[in-house]
Amino acid sequence: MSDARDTLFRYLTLLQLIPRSPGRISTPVLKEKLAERGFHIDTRSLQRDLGQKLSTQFPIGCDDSQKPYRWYFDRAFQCHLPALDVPSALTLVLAEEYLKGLLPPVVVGQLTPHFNDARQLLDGMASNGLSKWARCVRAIPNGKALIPAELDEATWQTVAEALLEQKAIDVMYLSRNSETEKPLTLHPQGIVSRHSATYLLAHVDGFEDLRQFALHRVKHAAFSQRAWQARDDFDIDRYIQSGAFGYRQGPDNVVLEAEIARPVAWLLQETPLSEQQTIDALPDSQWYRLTAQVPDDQQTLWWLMGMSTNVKVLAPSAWRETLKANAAQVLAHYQDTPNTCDTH
Amino acid sequence: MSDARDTLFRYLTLLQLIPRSPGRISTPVLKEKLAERGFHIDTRSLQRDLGQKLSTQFPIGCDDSQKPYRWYFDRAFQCHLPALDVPSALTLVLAEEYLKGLLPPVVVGQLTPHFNDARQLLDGMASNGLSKWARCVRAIPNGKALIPAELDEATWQTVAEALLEQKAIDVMYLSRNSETEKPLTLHPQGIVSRHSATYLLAHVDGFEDLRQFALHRVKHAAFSQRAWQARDDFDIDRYIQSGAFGYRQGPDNVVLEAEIARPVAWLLQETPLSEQQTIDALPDSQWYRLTAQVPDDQQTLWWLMGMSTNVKVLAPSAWRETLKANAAQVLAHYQDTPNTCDTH
DNA sequence: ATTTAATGCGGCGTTAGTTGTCGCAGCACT
DNA sequence: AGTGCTGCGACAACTAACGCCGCATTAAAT
Repeated sequence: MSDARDTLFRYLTLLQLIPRSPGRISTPVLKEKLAERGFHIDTRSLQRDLGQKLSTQFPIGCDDSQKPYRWYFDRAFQCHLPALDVPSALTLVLAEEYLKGLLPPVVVGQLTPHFNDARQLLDGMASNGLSKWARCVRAIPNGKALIPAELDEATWQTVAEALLEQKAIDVMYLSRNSETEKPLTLHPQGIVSRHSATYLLAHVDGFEDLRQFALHRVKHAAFSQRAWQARDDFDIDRYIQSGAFGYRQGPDNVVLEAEIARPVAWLLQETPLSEQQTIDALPDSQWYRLTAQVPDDQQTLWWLMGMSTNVKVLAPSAWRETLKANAAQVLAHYQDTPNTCDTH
Repeated sequence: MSDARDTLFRYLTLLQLIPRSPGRISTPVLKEKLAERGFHIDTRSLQRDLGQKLSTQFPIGCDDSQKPYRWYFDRAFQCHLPALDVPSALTLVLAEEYLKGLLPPVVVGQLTPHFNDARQLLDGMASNGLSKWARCVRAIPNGKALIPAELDEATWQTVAEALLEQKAIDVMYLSRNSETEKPLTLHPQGIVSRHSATYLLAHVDGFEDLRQFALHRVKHAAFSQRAWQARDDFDIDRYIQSGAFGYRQGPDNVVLEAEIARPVAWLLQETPLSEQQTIDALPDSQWYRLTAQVPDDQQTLWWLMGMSTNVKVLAPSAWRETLKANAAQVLAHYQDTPNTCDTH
């Protein structure tokens, strides 16, 4: 890439260097970055490129309130280089529907231009007038969709950058217990997005232990002066499996054996519980016998609970007992008169 | 866009017209499409653009086995015009983790270049050598992740295009009951992606009733000669809510009243069940009183079941009864000796 | 207040690249 | 063999890009 002397390519590089609207970049910085990439051009040329060529053809703005002008892309603009094809666009639309229930609005918002691009493509396809695609595509999430916790756009940007560029941050944090915001200096080690809430794993400056910080309770994040402190021993998977998010998990898989009703059998035949899974019809009934290797985790147990009467767990016995005890306790809750305990 | 005579812009348009690798486009077609967009150039120029300019700077291939050469983009290439920023890249990584458990691999595969682009950006950031971002970002899905049903890439492409461009398709369909593949002509009306499986809503040629077709049981989809038949009365939301996917739903919201344990209270304070929700502490206990307007659907009921002993539903009474009956039935399943019915 | 350095911008001549045209060659089809 | 399509090399005319210069404006420094 030393002397890639091609105007087209230089323009492309230039366009890639201009950030989307909250961001800005000044002309001298652009010149420098271009030089880094092998484009040694006169400042005047760069000015002409920006002011006359690019800004007429692209939604590029210029902040000329201060003298080294600052350039930025329109917030909504997105351009994919091999243009999106129809199946990809449809996938993006589906993805958006799913993600809206899973990630905080601000985080999904980061991808809005992409989704808009997809929608635009689909809109433009409607040869016969009104576009109907929006009325024929739906994503149904798996579980109950809780409303994702709101978080601040600036916070997300700062935290994301801090984590990946290994910087410490100063935040105002509203802890769960107290009502007051406390200033903290954090050393980010990881981010966990657990269905509808997003957590930062970090340790507080001066302390050793790792803690979770709900991002929506973080106010005013900013890069800190303090140097970022690593934790070499940190393993995010181990951390999660240790039960930090209520998902404790045994180290090994277990063999689940159960009798399942026909609708469940059909479901699992199409979308199996695991790679190792067998389903056999039981004689003289609408029931099936399921054997599957599954992880020993909370998720699976919850799924079994949700299946309620459609699944009878035989093994592992621990789960069987848990389900039984749960059912007994739930029943007890709802039982007004303790004596009306019905069995089969 | 009539006489947008700018080389740069023409190149850009050209690049957008070249499809990703499974697709191809021939030189004369390109010339025509360029003309449509206001670029009236000589064939020779186009040939030069492709063969000398673009293909040296971009991963563009040329299939010269037949005479009108056919051009295509490298499968893996992706270029976002305002380049991805760090927060967006992180969002993409999170999105990928979620979507892998929700959409069939082939569908997610449509977006692979995007995700790769994001990963590449993050990889390139690691100033201090090895990139660690992969070890510090996780998405924990809400429910149990079943293994998404596999489906054929060509099938997805055909079905997606047929749906959106309103074409009928000929398929070989392996129905759930029979073991044999049957040829069908379908008129696609919608696509529903329900957690791990994806369904096409269509009516069979010659019939009036709408049916669901699991995409992973569709083999050999191809555009049909037959003209596509619309169904004006089709409303996908109404269709889903009518219970077609096991998610029957009452037309109105209901008011859920329940007593919830403290962890649930915390969870719901951060990621509410609905916009209208109040949580009040109950005196003399670790319990809280929840009131929320929620949809009257299966999802919510399942969620309540999963909460098991941590939630005691007070209203609506129908749910209360359902939960109670369920618990009783589950308990009955697990009860070896009917007499050991324990209550509080 | 004056100086100084940095930035933007118009203009100009040189240079380099782009474009259409022509002719030729290979290929498929008739 | 003929015809039409496509790709490619070459050439000349044209156009655009580039660096340089000078000047105006602005902000910081003296």
